[in-house]
Amino acid sequence: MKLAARYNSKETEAKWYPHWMEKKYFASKPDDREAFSVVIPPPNVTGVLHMGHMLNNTIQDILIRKARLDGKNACWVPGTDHASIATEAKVVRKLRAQGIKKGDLSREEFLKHAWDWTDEYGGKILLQLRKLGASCDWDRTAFTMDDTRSKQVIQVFVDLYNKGKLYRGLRMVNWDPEAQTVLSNEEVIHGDEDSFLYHLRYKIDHGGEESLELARLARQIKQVKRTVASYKPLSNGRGVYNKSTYNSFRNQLAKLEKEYAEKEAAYNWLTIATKRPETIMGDTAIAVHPDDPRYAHLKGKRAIVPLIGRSVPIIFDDYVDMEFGTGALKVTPAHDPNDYEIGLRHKLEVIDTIADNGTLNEKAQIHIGKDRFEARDLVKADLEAAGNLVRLEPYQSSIGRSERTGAVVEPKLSLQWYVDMKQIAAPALDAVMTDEIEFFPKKYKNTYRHWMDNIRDWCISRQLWWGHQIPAWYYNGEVFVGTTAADALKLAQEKFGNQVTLADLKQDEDVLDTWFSSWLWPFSVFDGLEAGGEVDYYYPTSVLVTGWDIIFLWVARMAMAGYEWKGTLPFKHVYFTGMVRDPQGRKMSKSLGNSPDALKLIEDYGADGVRFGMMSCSPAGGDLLFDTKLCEQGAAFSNKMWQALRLIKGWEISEQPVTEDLGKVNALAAKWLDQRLSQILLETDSNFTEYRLSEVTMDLYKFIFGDFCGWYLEIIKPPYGSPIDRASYNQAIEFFEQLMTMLHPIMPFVTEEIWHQLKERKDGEDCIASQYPKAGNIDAVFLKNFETVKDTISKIREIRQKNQLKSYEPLKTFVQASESATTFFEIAGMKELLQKMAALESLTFTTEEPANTVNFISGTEKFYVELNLTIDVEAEKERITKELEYTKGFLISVDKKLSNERFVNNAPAKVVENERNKQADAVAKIAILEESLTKLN
RNA sequence: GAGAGUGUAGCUCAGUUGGUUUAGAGCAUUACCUUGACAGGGUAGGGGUCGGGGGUUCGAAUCCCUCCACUCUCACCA
Repeated sequence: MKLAARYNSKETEAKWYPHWMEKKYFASKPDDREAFSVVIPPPNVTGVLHMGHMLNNTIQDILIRKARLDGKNACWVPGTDHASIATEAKVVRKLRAQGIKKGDLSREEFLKHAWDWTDEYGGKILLQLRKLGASCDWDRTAFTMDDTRSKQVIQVFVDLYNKGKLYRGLRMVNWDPEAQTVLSNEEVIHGDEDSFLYHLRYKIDHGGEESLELARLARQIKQVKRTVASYKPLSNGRGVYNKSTYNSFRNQLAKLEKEYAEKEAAYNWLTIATKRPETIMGDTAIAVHPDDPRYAHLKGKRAIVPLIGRSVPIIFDDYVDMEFGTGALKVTPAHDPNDYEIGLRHKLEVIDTIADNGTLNEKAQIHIGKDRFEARDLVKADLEAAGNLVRLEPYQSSIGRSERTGAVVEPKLSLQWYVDMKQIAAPALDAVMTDEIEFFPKKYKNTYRHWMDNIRDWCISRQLWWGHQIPAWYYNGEVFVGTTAADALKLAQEKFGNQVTLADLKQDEDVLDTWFSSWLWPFSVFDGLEAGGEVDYYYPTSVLVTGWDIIFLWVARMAMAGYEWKGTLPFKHVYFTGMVRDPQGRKMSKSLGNSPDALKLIEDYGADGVRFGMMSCSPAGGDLLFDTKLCEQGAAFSNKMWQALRLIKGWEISEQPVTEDLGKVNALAAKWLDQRLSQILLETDSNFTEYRLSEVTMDLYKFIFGDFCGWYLEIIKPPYGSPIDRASYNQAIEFFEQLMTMLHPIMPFVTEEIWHQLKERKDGEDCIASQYPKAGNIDAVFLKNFETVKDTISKIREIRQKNQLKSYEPLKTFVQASESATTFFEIAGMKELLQKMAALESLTFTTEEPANTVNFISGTEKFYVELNLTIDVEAEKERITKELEYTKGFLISVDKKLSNERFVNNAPAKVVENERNKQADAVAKIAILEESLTKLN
């Protein structure tokens, strides 16, 4: 069978995924092997695959495939979450486009639409993951709102409530007026935005009491005014008119009027600064600092809220910052968390002037029904007209927006359900601090601890319909929590008697936060809230792979849930991936349009190419600057391996050893590659342990490209038109096979294809189900010798290039006779290998310097290359001098160490010995170089 | 404001408890080669006083101090 000239990723990928599925390689059932389980971070059920998913899931697939090759029982559970806010928003938008308002529908009708939507778009993302090669156990696909998961969510709520770790409370919450629901702190994104600080003056209410000083000034002004008037020139032009006297009275009057204005302002007005003038209608106090001398005289006074004329107390509270703004603060307890606290301290009235949809309500008295931002402009204009707007100061401040809808979050006072986090956080914190749960990279431990130390209660109710409806029923002002309405009824009857019926109970309208389902994921996917069954085998899961951006939203909460219900950790390792960024380091975003289409990438470069591209630039936990060029490199790599396959498969095989020399060369090459393979396996092993996957990827890339294709195959490649012996051929196939298994986790498709092309395979023999090779012993001396011969080959090639000789033109070479040279070339096949790879006509031992040669040193051996052209003596001298200088400098640094007694005494013997070897080598090398130089002179 | 992290070649990054050459890789770049697996190739080369300064040590990219630059997280003063 003839192999295609180029590797075709599309054909291959279309072939192998269905094959793996058919063979059920992804499916896992508990058995006596060690379990390796991973749960997918559930994407939104209606989401589409983006770069973040690709990175995250490629990593999980690599870990799962590696575990499978290591003989573990690998189980990767896929699934999606219902994404309460996002999905409901999408459904509402779709209905609106059809002219249907959510408010016109019953809860049941709306949910019907939502499920239709979910069925239509749901799970698309999971199909896209298959394109990437994700080897999930699809039979286990879970959804946060399916029956199994829902049952556990409800049970957990009831359990927490009964344990007193869940409560309903009135709090200032983050309200999203667009989605019309509350958000947890973690769902609010803060960012600096330009706005204004409005300086507004409030009239002070003195309760009719007059200022004596002002009254005195007023009288004075009146008097002076009269005087000024009397000094007016007479109309007939003959009256008394002393200009200088007149002017002095005029000045006096101006001064008095100014003084009056100032005193009057200070006495009658108080200026505050605010970002939100539209909330003044909810003001119930003005606060100043108790130690502020500017306002000390206002004790016990009241102020009048502009536009609506409400009289509010002027209060004194430490919270106020004297330095900021005017040092006076309007207090609006309904619309600011800090103001609410002040309100509690001073028993202030709470006047909520903003409706759930962000418009002003009737309590605002003015501009009712106008949106809060429109109202801001209207109120500003009103204040300006009324003379209350003193100044407008440009100001940058942090604004919180909803993560899902982008709407500016409105602080709002409301009754919500909370999890008492302090009661459940402790074991989850300890686990991470003691590395029972290990974070990769470690630095996230700090972030985690900081959040856990300052943990706040978790608001879990959402004013939505799409989600798990809260299992709480109300009757007669009391709440009854149970898994079913019947349970709740029983509780109600215990309290109020049997006359209470199901119809009397009213279930809480709200649903639970989506994260309240996902925090159970590591065991809920195994239906494992209760012990027994599969959960005992798969839980705790082996590793969680996720982005650091959801460390609080998800990771920390899963840890808490794990300890709360399973009594132990949910995962042993957490590997945090970085964010995918564009080559300029910017976040991928829809608005920037810098996010490549994930499926298009797979289309263009193949899943293997994309996987390689993502992994090669993905430092453990660091952000990755994604460039499609890397995928190109991945695709090229697939082709490179394909070409190597074509090479080997193109060889004619001889059942007889071809020549003795070639047999020795091939055996030597095989021994070397085997040793190198062991080295790579050891490195790869430790890199996998530390999740340094980009290093695993690059090590294999370099090894296959360089050592395998560049050296090994070139060495064993038979001369043009000649066959290769059977043993060497089989050996090459075996190496190739091992390499495919090693690379399989990273590039599953191309490796599976080549693995099958290498040999005839029986049914059930597949790369995905093969065994990961194990490292053998490493002979360091041998490897060093092989490096020397490679170095010699390179140096001869360099000489060819410098002297413009063809790479295949045979050269006569000599090696300086020495004991070490003899030993070196006694290694079977070494001489023949050198001759073949450097295209030598001859290699002869010599004691004299042969005529017409240039020389070089490799290791400690001196080589001569005969050139049939005049040697540029000056150039040679320069080259040797340069090398001599370097070696001398090197020797000096080594000598320095060795002549230092403290080094010799304190450093480990191994280090000292190594330095002595370096010294000896350098001395020998210098001698050789100097000799050459002398001869040239 | 509090905390954390980063700074090594043109770019992206390794450098695994301080000692394997006077610091490595990939990409990019330069020169040359290339009818025989592969131009998505081969061979060879150039390129870094490891952010600056100081200290500890026989020895520092690595540990400590300090300064500079950038990034992130949390909390926010109206």
